[in-house]
Amino acid sequence: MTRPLTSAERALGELRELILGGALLPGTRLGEVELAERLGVSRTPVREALSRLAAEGLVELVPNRGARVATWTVAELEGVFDLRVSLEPQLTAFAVPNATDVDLAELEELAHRMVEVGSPGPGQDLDALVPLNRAFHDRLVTLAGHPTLAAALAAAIHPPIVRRNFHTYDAESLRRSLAHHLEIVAALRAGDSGWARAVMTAHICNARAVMVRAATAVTTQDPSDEEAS
Amino acid sequence: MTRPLTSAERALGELRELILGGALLPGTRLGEVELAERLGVSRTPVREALSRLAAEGLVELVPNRGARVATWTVAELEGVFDLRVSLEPQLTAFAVPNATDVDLAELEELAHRMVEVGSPGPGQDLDALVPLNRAFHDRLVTLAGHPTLAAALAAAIHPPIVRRNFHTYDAESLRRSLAHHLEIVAALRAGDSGWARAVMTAHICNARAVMVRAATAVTTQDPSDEEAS
DNA sequence: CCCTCGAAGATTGTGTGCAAACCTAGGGGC
DNA sequence: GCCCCTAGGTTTGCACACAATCTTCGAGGG
Repeated sequence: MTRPLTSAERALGELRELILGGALLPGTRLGEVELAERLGVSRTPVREALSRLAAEGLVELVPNRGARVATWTVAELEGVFDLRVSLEPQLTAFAVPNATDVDLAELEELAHRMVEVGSPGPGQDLDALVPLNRAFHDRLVTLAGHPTLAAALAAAIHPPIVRRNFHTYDAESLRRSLAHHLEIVAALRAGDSGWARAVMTAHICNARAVMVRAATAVTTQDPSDEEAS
Repeated sequence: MTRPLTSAERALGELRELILGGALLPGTRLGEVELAERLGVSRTPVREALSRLAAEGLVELVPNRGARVATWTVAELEGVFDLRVSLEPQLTAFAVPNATDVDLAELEELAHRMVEVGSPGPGQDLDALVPLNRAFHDRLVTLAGHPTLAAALAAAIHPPIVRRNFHTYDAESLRRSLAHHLEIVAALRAGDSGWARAVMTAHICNARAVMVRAATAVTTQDPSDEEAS
């Protein structure tokens, strides 16, 4: 029973998808008329959408000079991981008492499928990991039943999510990451919130090491212009 | 050398001040034309300001039904304190290695003045505590040098900040709170991040106990209409 | 007496026009 | 040759007007 969305909401959703989906790279200029034509609406709802995306941190908005897709430095990326280390283990701990058998089975299913498509060999599909990983973490966050913490986490994670593919993982780190998911399920099953918290902390630190390494490599090797047509 | 602000920015700032200052109580309806006249601009910049305030969590925005000053339930208030417990002790720990003698002296000065104006007696002035307390915590957050964590904290704290007065503190809790500030300075001076983190955690838990008690008292005793002229 | 339906008023959503600010290219001065 | 300044085009900021939606209030039927 979904009420028909307003134009501004559609523009907001579409733009968010374009940015998060990688169709619009960081630094890309976002002209109002161009977006308006692309989305089939006037400039007004586009402006509203850009305002909101700016508040979300997905675009940078400079008065009289327009909008660009947000960029971030390596320091900011590390900052986001500090934040995740502060929040996600806590959320995981909150999830422990709430996990039903059904939840555990589905989380385990997700973790197993990630191992299947993530293990080296002919069936490896790193792109298929992204939605599975997202589903796993979302499920965990939902299970925590803590909207405020979840919102704070989502707000901070959104911007750099563009980079969230698994091609930057080396074999060792990837194996660790996949094992963490299974271990988190085990900790949930055991009802051990301390264990769950610890594994999640390790999981994020592992990801941080991978991402920071990849980011520094990119920014030091490839100082190319950040423009897209 | 401040570039002249746009109308939307002025509207944003003024509205934020009105809400945070308590001139507009939670639940107050925010008509676009009314605000436009009050601020001397047209509806367009007002709409943009409302959009941003909604993203900040200060106003609630329902399509086709307008904006109201954000309200929050006791559960949400507790959620905010969970978030503070996750972030502020960490920020305090980050501040430890960065604190210079000057910083320590100024923090101690603030803490002492809070004890002076906060102690029972003829000189007690609970309203004077608010800016001092804010200065103390801001100083600490700045010292941590971690914009991402600070932004996450600020975003979550903003909404319920309206309630941040010290009249709801009982004598015992107030004394604890003031002592915590001094103890945090001591921990910083000792360079003991674990100590600093622990005291900050206690500080926030103490505040949570006070606020939650006050909020439940209000909502259970006084189910009055949430309207303001 | 209560519920449902409908119309008038009020409020928000969106398109459009104009003024101001910004970016770029070209010419003149040092 | 380099820098500054100016003129043109482009883009954003804001106001206003109209369309769509919601709210309110009253009349009619059960």
